Amino acid sequence: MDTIEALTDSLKLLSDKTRLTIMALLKERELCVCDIVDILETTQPNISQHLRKLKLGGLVNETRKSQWIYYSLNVSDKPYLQGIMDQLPSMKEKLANRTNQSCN
Amino acid sequence: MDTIEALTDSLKLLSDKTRLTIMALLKERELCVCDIVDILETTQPNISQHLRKLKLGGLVNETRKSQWIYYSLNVSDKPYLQGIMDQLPSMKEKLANRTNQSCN
DNA sequence: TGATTATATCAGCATATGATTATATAATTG
DNA sequence: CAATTATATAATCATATGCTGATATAATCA
Repeated sequence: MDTIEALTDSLKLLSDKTRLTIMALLKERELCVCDIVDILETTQPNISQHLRKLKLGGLVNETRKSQWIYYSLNVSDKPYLQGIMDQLPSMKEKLANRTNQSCN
Repeated sequence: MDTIEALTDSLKLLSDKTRLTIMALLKERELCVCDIVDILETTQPNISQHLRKLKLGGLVNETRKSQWIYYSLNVSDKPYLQGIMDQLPSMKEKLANRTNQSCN
């Protein structure tokens, strides 16, 4: 696949509000699926499917820790995305103001 | 509009193969619509509509020069896109190997 | 082992998006 | 002014995409 097509594939992954917000959240720290569901106030299948796309696109890693699956950023080998990652706003507040801390 | 939504809007514009190729072409030099139609071998309305989106998104400028409308990059004020713009492959060959030079 | 919790997958739906054909507008030129 | 060339817009269609509800899988724990 040529460079431009590969680039559009990466950019497609980032050009969705939910996925880009997930990337912003993971910039703070690794999170499990239920963390993200809780913070973004959407359904679990929705987040699961977005995470699958990000994983297939090589933008995130997953690690199982007993019953939880933690996702983390995997962008260090994509320097051309650095500018975008840097532009993402801080999600510290979102991570702090959790209502449902059931998931940890 | 919040930062993330603004960012996704920019990224949506770049996450289409035709539009990203147009951006790569314009990185070489400004071009008129018929240049781009000729190089990308698609229809004129198709290119026109992509250019309109890029213009509305503030990624390109247009200038009329008598009957031709020239488009040029307008990304210097978006440093977070620099990494992507740098990643675009050279289009020098595409610009040189024009079959139909009717449009100039 | 049965219940619970965390996550993934599937099917369906509604909307968004890119491409095409047809048509309109605008500038140029004979 | 009529014909031509360059570009834009509109209508339509097919496909892609995101979200939801239902269900499956996997791990934990009583």
